Amino acid sequence: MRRNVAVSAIRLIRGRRFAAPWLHESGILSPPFSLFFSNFHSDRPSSPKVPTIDFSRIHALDDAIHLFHDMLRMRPQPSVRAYSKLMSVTVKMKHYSFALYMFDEMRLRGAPVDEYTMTIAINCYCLLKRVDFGFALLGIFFKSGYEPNVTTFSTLIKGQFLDDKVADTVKLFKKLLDFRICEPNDVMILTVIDGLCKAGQIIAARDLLCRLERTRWRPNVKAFNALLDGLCKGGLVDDAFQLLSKMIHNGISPDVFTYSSMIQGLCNVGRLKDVKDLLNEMANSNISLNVVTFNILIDALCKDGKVKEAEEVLGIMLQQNINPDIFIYTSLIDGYCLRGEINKAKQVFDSIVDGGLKPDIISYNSLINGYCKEGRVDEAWLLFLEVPCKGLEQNIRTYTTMIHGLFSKDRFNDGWKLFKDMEARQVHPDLHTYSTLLDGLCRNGETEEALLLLRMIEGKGVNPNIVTYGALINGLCKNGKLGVARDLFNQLPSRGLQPNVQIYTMIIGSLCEEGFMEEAKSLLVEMETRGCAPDIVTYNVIVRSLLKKNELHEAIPFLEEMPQRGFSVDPATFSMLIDQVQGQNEDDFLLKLMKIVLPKEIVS
DNA sequence: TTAGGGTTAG
Repeated sequence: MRRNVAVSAIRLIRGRRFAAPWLHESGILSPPFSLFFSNFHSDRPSSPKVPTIDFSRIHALDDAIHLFHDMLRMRPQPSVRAYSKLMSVTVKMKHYSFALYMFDEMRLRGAPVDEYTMTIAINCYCLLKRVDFGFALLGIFFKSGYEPNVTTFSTLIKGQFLDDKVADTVKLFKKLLDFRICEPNDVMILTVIDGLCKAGQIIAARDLLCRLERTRWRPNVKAFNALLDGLCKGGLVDDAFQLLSKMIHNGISPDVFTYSSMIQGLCNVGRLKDVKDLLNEMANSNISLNVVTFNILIDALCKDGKVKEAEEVLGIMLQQNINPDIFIYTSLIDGYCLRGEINKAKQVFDSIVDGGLKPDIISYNSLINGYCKEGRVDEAWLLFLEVPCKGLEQNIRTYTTMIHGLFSKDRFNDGWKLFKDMEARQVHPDLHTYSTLLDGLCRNGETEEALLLLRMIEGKGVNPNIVTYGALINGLCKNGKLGVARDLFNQLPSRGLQPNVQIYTMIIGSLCEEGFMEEAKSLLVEMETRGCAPDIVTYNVIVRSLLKKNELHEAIPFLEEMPQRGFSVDPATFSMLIDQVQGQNEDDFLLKLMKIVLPKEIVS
């Protein structure tokens, strides 16, 4: 019964989603045996000898296909180990459905299979996100007289996590323990802890790890690292610190992975002082930084606009004979782009090849984004066109960045043409793409179309986020549709979203411009009570909106409040102020204004 | 011979 399930599962997969081009036998065109076999020509043909197969010569799917068909024709048959090895080499090349095809053929032709080949097959189903077929294969296990072992179950657990079946996985793990079906080992424990963390169940992972600590299956450093990484990624850095002391207290020495996760977590929340302490701790424990740790530091500095310091860290890394990888180059490119130093970014991009590496699609995307941000859209476009010439494929981010760049220069037709091209190439738009398109429509004054697009996005089951709504609210305000913008703004809580400071600022600015001062003031209070403090932009926008209407006196209370909040008047607001003040004849008023706007030392 | 942590982008 179970066998039938498994066989039909395989047929189903073969017949449907993974229709394979290798289903023909290798014929006269296949390479000679000697390509893969090192001692095929035996001295004594009368006593057939199983040749040694050189798996290191398999570099592509074609090699595996030819070798497999050669192996099937061999007499005597190669060992089950040889077949397992070929399957696992194929899996490493990520050709899961071919590995499954081999397994299927082996069984049909009576080639040997054992628990290893079956576990590899299960792994393939798991990696193809068909853990259900993996479970179905357990039937073949029992039918063949084999018992699934701890590796088989670990594989299935990983498969369930990949398939988002978190609750089922917890049940399975508990069952394995309760019924003593197998002893969990380090890999299984790590798989469960890591899977729970990646599924966002960090507290459950921590509870499990604590419970396991009191058993004979004590988690090792890797399991602790997985949990610690989960805590850091979830922003729970202080809990991670507690866990770190606990593991040290329990005699588990942290390693470079432990510290890398901690440093990443601290960088994410801007606790650079603690990063320094940890780096000292690493030095004291004789734990060297690796290329990833360096990248975390370099990336954090670049994101903070401190590219010079990032270059210094790079220098230390080079002194330690660690070569930069593509991640480090990309961090530096982003860092320079963020500062608007696009030519420096291009220099870093060009130096990737000098480092013996090739730019990947992410480094292209970063540079394309940099050129677009600087308004140098034509240069971005040339890079965009270069991508396929380098054997790479433009992905959703490449397209969205480029479309955004074109829209920002009001090249709406080109942007839409590119969007159509993207769809034709089966690159599927995501929320960022939709937000970009919405923003583009609004910039072009097509707010009706933007609202239609929003409905279409919602209809597709994609949940617009606050950025999407922000683009639309901004567009509506700028196109004089404050009423519609406010309706949308008021609907945000019912859609599970809280307006951010930018959205409040847009609405408040528009209310000021339209003369709804009381409403603007009450929204200003509201945002503060909701824990969304107005910022320097909010105040500048309010002042400018009032100045646009020549309401200088209305603006004064806001101008007076700005220094108290540590905000200054930005250049655009300042020049508007100067224009308005020229018409005033009241000396006292002017002095008052100067006291607000200019630094104290200049006024005195 | 099977299963195993961390880093990149609007």
